[in-house]
Amino acid sequence: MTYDVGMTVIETRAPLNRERIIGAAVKLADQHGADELSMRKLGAELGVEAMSLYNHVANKDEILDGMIDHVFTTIPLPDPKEDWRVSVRTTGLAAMEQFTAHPWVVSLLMQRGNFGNASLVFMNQVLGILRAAGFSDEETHHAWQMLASHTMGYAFQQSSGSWHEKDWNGLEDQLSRLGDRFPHVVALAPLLAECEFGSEYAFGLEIIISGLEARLG
Amino acid sequence: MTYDVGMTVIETRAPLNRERIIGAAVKLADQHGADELSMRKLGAELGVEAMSLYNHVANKDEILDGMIDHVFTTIPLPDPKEDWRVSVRTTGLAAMEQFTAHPWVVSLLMQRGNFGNASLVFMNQVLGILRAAGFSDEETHHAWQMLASHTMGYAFQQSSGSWHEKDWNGLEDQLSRLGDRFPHVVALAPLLAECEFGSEYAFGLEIIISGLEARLG
DNA sequence: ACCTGAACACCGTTCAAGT
DNA sequence: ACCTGAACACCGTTCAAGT
Repeated sequence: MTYDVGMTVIETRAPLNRERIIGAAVKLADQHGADELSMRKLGAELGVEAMSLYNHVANKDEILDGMIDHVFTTIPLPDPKEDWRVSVRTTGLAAMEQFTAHPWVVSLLMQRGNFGNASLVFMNQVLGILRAAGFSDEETHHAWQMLASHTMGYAFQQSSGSWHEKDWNGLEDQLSRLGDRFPHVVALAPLLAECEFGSEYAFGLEIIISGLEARLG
Repeated sequence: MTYDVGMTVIETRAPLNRERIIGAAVKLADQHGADELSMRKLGAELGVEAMSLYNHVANKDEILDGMIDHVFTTIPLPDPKEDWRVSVRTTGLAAMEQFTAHPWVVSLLMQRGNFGNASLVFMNQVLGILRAAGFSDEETHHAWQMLASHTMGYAFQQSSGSWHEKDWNGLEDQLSRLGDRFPHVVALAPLLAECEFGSEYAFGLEIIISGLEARLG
């Protein structure tokens, strides 16, 4: 923050700490992608040399884990008093929303796993709701695995796809050149390019919820 | 190969080319993971300096794309004469098998996208089968998106999970310490740790196939 | 207690030089 | 035509030195 005191401007850097470092890392990743995140750039963002970060954080991996935890903290937990179908639907959509807002979190999860505190809190809550709904432990396991896969899968496709990116144009050229070899891909390319991943995800979520429901009871 | 000619051993290196480079890269990634793959190590594997690789390949990205293509080439294409449910099931399982055998391909797909020749051939074949089964273009799009998400999601979880890894022990300690905070996670941890991703995947695949079938006709 | 500069062992990639 | 060594601009991380 800066205070304007008379004619001089006194620059008062907030003291460096773990929280500020991870916040800045999230901001940088949101802006430029996780690949662009380096200790040197992160230091520069915080007005400090890269080496100073090591006073507050063991290494880069701790920062990455902190970023994952930060995102999971922002996903609202499902309400156990709701019907399980509502809880699962609401929570799935909320999770997808965060994965969309922070696309880098998907690849980070793959690199690092997701056993931070916030993701365990989240997982525990969802598992509790499924068990309370009457699913056996095996069924709960199946349901979790399937819901997680569907969610991660869509998030994955959303962040990996270049169907809806700039290089789509180059791809379109490529496809029309190879139209006779890939007629079905060419026919569906517009749908793939313009698709709303959010509603696509919701569509699949309903199929899964129905399928799980049928196996319950 | 080495020929033993009398008292001297003549070492005849096969000439370097794109195919040999990508083959060696796949081998290295299978053994040590994609993170360990560097131009210098790949060169060493081929008995050559890293810089030689650039005579046969534009850059590292071309190698990575080639590795993805290599894996997709090994997935058997579904037979259009089969019932679509059989085709989808068989192909999904075959794809999962390859993603399991080459876990690095999932993160590579996320980094690089998957619009190589082999993956377009694969995608085109699956889309054709869905359309021939009577799905509209919109429904085919939904179905593809959902099947791809489910498959990538399971592959993702399989390669990201440390539930079934060595560090599971450390996690178990952590969980039992925090057992009162995460009772549902602790209760299901054994199931998560010992689960067979293959059969988990198959379980979800059946739910999806049934769900799609219900929306057909 | 916190920050820094120099250094180390790695990257991908370029380029002039070798054969 | 293919391979090489030296070099460049980057990494994450260590460590002794500064305040």
